[in-house]
Amino acid sequence: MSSLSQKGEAAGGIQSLDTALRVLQTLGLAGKALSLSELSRLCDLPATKVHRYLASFSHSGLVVQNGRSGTYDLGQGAILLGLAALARHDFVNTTADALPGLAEETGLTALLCVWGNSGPTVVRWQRSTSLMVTSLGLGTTLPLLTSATGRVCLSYLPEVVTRHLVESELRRIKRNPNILDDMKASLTGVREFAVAVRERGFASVDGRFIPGLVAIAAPILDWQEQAQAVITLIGTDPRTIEPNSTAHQMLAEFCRAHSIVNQK
Amino acid sequence: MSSLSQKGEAAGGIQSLDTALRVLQTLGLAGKALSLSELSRLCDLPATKVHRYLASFSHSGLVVQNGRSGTYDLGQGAILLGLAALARHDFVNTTADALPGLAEETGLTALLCVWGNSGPTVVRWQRSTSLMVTSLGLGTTLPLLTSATGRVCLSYLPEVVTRHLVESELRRIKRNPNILDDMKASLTGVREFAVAVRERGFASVDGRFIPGLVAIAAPILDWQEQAQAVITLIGTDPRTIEPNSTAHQMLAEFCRAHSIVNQK
DNA sequence: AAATCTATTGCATATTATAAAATATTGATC
DNA sequence: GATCAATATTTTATAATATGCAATAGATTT
Repeated sequence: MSSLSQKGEAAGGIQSLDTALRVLQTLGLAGKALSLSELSRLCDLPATKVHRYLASFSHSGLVVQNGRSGTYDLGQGAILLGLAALARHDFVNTTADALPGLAEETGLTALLCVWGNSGPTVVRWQRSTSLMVTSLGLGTTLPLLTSATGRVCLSYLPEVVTRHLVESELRRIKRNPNILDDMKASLTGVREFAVAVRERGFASVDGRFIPGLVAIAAPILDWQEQAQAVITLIGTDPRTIEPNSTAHQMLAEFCRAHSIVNQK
Repeated sequence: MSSLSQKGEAAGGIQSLDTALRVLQTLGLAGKALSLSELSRLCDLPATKVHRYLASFSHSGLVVQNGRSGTYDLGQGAILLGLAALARHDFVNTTADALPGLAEETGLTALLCVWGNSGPTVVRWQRSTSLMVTSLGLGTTLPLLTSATGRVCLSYLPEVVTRHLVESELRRIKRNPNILDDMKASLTGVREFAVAVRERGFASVDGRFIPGLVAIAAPILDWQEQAQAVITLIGTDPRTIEPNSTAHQMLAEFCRAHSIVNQK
C-alpha cells in the first residue's frame, strides 16, 4: 500500500531502476562473467526479468555478452564510465570534506597529508574544539622517523621512494642517538619497524618527540596497497593512542571508508 | 501499436532503463558535474523524470549529488564499477603486476594509462625515488598533444577516437601558439607527427611542458596494432629520454613482452 | 524583502514492466 | 546422427508503476 514502506532508505527513485542497478552491481562484484541463470540466482530475481535488464545494459555498452557461452560481463562502457568518474574525482578534496567530521567525532585535531618531495606534507588540517598550540601549517613537512604520519609513509610506500629521506634522517639521528628510542637507528631497523606497522595498520607516537602531544596515523590505501594519503589524529591525552581506543576505531573506519578499494 | 516498430536496433530491453542509461552516459560524457536542468536539457527529457532517475542512481552510488550546489556527478560506485570492468581485462592485471619492477629497474616513475573519454587516464602508477608530481595521481587525464602519453595515444588509436580532443586542444593552443613548438598546430601537423611516432615506436617530451620533467611513452598493442594501454616513464634527467638509453630499451622490452599476451 | 530560478514532492492516469508459459537454441548422451 | 536436457529468448495478458502536470520548498539575486 504505502509507497515508502518497502525500504526506509530508498526514497524518490524508480523501483525497476533500483533493482536493475542491483543486478549491475552484482555482476561487478562477481569478478567474472556470469550466465543468466547464475546472475538471476545471485540477485534472487526471475531470469526473464534479469534478461530484460541485461538487454538494456547491452544497448548502452555497460554489459557485453560473450558470443559462444552466452555469459554476460561488464563491457567497455563500464570502463569508460569508471574512467570518467575517476578523472574528475579529486580524492584529496573528498577526503578533506570529511575531515571536520572526524575531528569533531574524536575531539582531536585531524591532519590530511600526502607524500611530497621532502616527505609527508600537510595539505589539510582540522583543529578540534580543544585548542592546541600548533606549528603545523599547510605545507609543513613532517619527519619520517619521528612522527606518526611519517612512520605510516615509511610502511606503506615503496622503499625506493623513502630511502633517500630515511638515510638523511638516520644521519641526523646518529648525532643525537637518544632521540629515537623505540626503533633501531639503521636501515634494517627501519624495515623491521615498517613490518610491525603494516601488521597493526597504524602508527603512533607518544609525547617523547613533541612533549605533551600524542598522535596516531593510518593510511588511505589505493589498490596497490600503497598510501595515497595519511590521516593523523593529534591530541594531548596519552590514552587516545592506546590500541582499541575509540579514536583508533574511528580513524580505522575513516580510512577504510575513503580507500578506493573498499567495496561491499 | 506494435511494440517493436519504434527502433529497429533496440530489441528486447526496457525502455525506462534505456533512457535512464542514456542519462547516465550523458553525465559521463559531460566531463563535469551538471545541474538537473542542464542534464535534462542535454538529454531532452523532462526534469522531473531525470530527477527520479538520478535518485535511483544515487541510491546505488553511481551518482552523487554535491551538497551545496545540488549538481550531480559520477560517484564512487562508478569508479568501482569501472575498476571492476578494467580488472576483467587480463592485460591490465598482468601489466600492472609488472609495473613496480619496471619502475625499480629504471629508477623512474612508471605510469599505466588507458584511453578514457577525456583522454589518456592514469590507471596505475608506480613512483620511484624522490620524484613526486603532486598533480599526478590515479585518474589524472593527460593532454593529447603535450604529453608523451598523449602523443602515443594520438599515434596508435583511430583518428575518430581522438579527433574530438585533438581539435579542442588545438583550439586551446592557437591562443598560446608558442607552447607547442615541436609540432605543427594543425590537424595535418598532428597526422605527420603521428606517423613519425609510429616509425620510432615511442614518443617523448622534454622539460618544455612541465619544467624539469621528462617522459617517454610507448604503447601496448593489441592484435590490430592499436594501443590498449600506454606505459610512460617519467624522470628528471634529460638523458633518459635520449634514444638508445637504457630506460628506452627497458620500456621497449616491457611493452613488447606485454603486447603479445591476451585473448583466450 | 520580493522575485526568480531551480530542485523536489504528490497524485491521477495510462503507459510499461512484469510473470508465466511457449519457443528457440545450445550442449550432451546414446 | 538423433534425442534429450538445460539454458536463453520471445510472446502475451494483466496490473503494477513510471509518468507528467502542478504545487511546494529552497536558494540566490535584485
